[in-house]
Amino acid sequence: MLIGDPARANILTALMSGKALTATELAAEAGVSPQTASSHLRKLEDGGLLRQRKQGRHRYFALRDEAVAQTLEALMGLAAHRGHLRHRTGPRDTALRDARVCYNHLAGDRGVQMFNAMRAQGHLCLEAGGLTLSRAGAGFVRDLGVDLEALDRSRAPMCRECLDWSARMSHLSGKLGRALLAQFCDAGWTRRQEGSRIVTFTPKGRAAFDRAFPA
Amino acid sequence: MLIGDPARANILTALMSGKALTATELAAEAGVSPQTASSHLRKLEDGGLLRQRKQGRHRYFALRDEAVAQTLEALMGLAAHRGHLRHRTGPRDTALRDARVCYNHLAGDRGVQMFNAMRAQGHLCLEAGGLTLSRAGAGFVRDLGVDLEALDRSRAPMCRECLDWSARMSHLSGKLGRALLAQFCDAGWTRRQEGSRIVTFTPKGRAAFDRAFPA
DNA sequence: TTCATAGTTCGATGCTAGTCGAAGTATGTG
DNA sequence: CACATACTTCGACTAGCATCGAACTATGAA
Repeated sequence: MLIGDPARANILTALMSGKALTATELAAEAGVSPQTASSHLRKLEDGGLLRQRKQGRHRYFALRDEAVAQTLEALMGLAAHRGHLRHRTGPRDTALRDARVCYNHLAGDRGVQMFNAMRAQGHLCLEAGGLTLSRAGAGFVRDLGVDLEALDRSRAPMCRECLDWSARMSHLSGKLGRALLAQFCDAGWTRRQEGSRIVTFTPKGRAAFDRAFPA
Repeated sequence: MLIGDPARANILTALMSGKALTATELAAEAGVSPQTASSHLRKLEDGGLLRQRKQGRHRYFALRDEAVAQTLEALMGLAAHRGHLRHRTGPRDTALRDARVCYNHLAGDRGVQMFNAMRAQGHLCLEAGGLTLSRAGAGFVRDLGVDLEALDRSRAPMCRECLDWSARMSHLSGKLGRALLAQFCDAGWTRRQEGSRIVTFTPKGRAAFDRAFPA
């Protein structure tokens, strides 16, 4: 079966953290060459254990669902040898990991925080194949100062899910993600560091952000 | 890993009935020669999946414990869900889905029905990381004829959640799950089919079961 | 004792499948 | 544009392992 091979076992173990990892990272993790890992990853995906997400030139792999994770957990329990510690992924620079610009929207831990809060509060809804702004969500972003009518004029997608490469969770992109970051800057919540992608929060901005998007 | 090989998978599947089988029987079940089976059985025992009991010139093999059975059940669930398991259609399959023995407790739709009813009636409580029998539940199972004091004497866990591969929901295992199935048989509610995992209900048993565990 | 059955170990064989080098595609960067 | 990076496919090599025949041990029956 699929789980038997040591390389695949390593890959699955690495993914037990719940994070999505790239093919190259998984190859290093499993101790095999990229092309070998590629072959394993395809088999695991065909076997229904993984799901894959393409983003730019990266391919992020994650366990397909909770049932797979649970079953693997049980298997790990049986196998006496426990998985070794995962090395930390993402940039060493903690500031970059905290908040940065991704194209032109907010990414990093703060981006993920915003995304999760908006989902939890019902402002963003994940419907069949697409992320949409709810009626309540429209009022919410208007209150934050976003000119929603201006956004409606362009045809570009309003909300998009973007996989965060440091947090390995989703954050918000699309027109709305872009407009929100612009609004944060206009309102003095955040400041861009020159010549870098780092976004720093002012003390007031940080407090206001946490109020609007409770973790 | 050990479970991967088809011959070994057949052996383990055969042992899911909870019965102990001899090496020769398992060879026939797996469709391999006795010497091949012997080699597999040794590996499975070394791997901690089986336990062996010598009796006369026979060697009886069984799954080592309930944890192994549960994990295998979960694995079969994944495989079945992804369609990688031989799909047997016909009455045998539906009977197996309805009620079967999982190691030594009741699984299938009826197992799930029992589990849900006991949760709904407050007989089973899901507390921090563990399933427990409530005070009311203790009275309930005593009324059904279970000798709870005898069960208390052993150290094995009383209640365990076991993921059902056909229903994809939980059913009850552990000492209590085992004792309940035994009680159903003693009371004439159910009957085991020889050489299979199917559990059939007598008409009276079915009615009594539905009264005790309303869907 | 002899015969039969249950199960094992040993050794040879053959095939599966994991592995990586080389080359190809796709995407981002300067 | 050229160049770098991420990842894939193709093909050949090879290690590992499942398989079974033959021979061995152990228990039981006559």
